[in-house]
Amino acid sequence: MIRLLLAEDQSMVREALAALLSLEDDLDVVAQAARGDEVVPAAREHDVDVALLDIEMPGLSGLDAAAALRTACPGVKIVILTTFGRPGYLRRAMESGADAFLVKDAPAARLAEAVRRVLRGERVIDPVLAAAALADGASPLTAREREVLGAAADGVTNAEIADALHLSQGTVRNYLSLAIQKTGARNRAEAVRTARDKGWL
Amino acid sequence: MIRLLLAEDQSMVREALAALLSLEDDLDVVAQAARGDEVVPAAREHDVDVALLDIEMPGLSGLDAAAALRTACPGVKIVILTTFGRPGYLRRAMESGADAFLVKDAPAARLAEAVRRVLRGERVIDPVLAAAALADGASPLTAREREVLGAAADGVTNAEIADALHLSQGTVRNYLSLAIQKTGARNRAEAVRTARDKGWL
DNA sequence: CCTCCCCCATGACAGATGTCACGGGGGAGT
DNA sequence: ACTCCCCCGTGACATCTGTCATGGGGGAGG
Repeated sequence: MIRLLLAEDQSMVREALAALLSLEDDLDVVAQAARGDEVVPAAREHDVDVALLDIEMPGLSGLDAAAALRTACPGVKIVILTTFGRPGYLRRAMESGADAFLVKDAPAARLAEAVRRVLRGERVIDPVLAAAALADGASPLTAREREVLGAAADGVTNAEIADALHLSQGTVRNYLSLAIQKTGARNRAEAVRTARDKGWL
Repeated sequence: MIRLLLAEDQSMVREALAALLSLEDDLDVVAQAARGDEVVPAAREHDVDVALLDIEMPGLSGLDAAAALRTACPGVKIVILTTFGRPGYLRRAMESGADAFLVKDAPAARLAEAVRRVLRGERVIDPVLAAAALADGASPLTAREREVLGAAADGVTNAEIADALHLSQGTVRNYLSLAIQKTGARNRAEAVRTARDKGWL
């Protein structure tokens, strides 16, 4: 019997996935978590074989939870389950030591299949996403550029960014200009969007 | 036996919810839809009693699908199921003729309970959300203002909005200026954000 | 040592954005 | 008929944003 940990913040979705997985004869959901920081304690307590982690969770993101779990419980296999198939998410998931990466758009049968495959030592990754992740390459943004771009979301003004990061407004504009060029965007808003999509933030 | 239609774009979530609902003895998921525009045809074909509709769907939003279903099949009860508990969503759901409004954060048991209650003629609404919806009041935006503001997301330029809506750039700026004032924002980006939060888009 | 890159800043400039005043046209309600 | 309100447009203006040139300081590596 395969022992599963299921981490997902929306309880309706979490319980629904638990119901789905329980239909499989060889799977058993022995622990659930609604927050990222509950993952490691729950895994320790219930001695799980595989952890299914959503990315968007309060407390700690699924990616950070994966990294923490990898060091705390090296034997536990990790399956990342996410709404957004962003190449950067995939890259960071692999860097965090995940064994599988699934998007919620995929048919439900893939889930149980992925659990069994990671236990056989395989890695499960959507080939289309893998190609996109490799094609995008690593982030071209420097640390400061990323910081400034990240602070530029949702109509925050230059003066506010400058104030928050203790920079002059001119410097903020320079960094934003560079970030816009590197992302191939025409605005700060577009730059934020594509940087997020590629996982550069 | 209660016959259900389940509309949700993420197939893993959709199938998981179907598995969850099938655990109930008196419920039967007889139809599924992955797009908003599949809802009415599916409801017609399978003679359903209750439709569970996600809001964020391609093709047609769950709210628009609810309105279409209300006129096409007046006897079908409608349950809106959504990730975001925005007051404006609730208001528009009620205006579209929904019988219940649930957020995915709620425990899974609420779902089956809501289905049975709407069939008894009851309405199912989170009281906290209802209060927030009433407190916010109706949208102060006119139709055009809403349209222009909606097109202004993610760094779209004035010229592009004007082109898409067949307006002059000056008119676009005027509408955006009004929308910014009415939302209490300082930018188009902030205006889009708060309008979305309040469900005015 | 020299070179490269990153960090931070300033100044100048073009273009985009936000605000205001003003006007014409049309529908709805009184 | 009169009054609102919405629609759409123009012109003018101040401010914000994005780009470019330029330069000083500092760490890493050949």
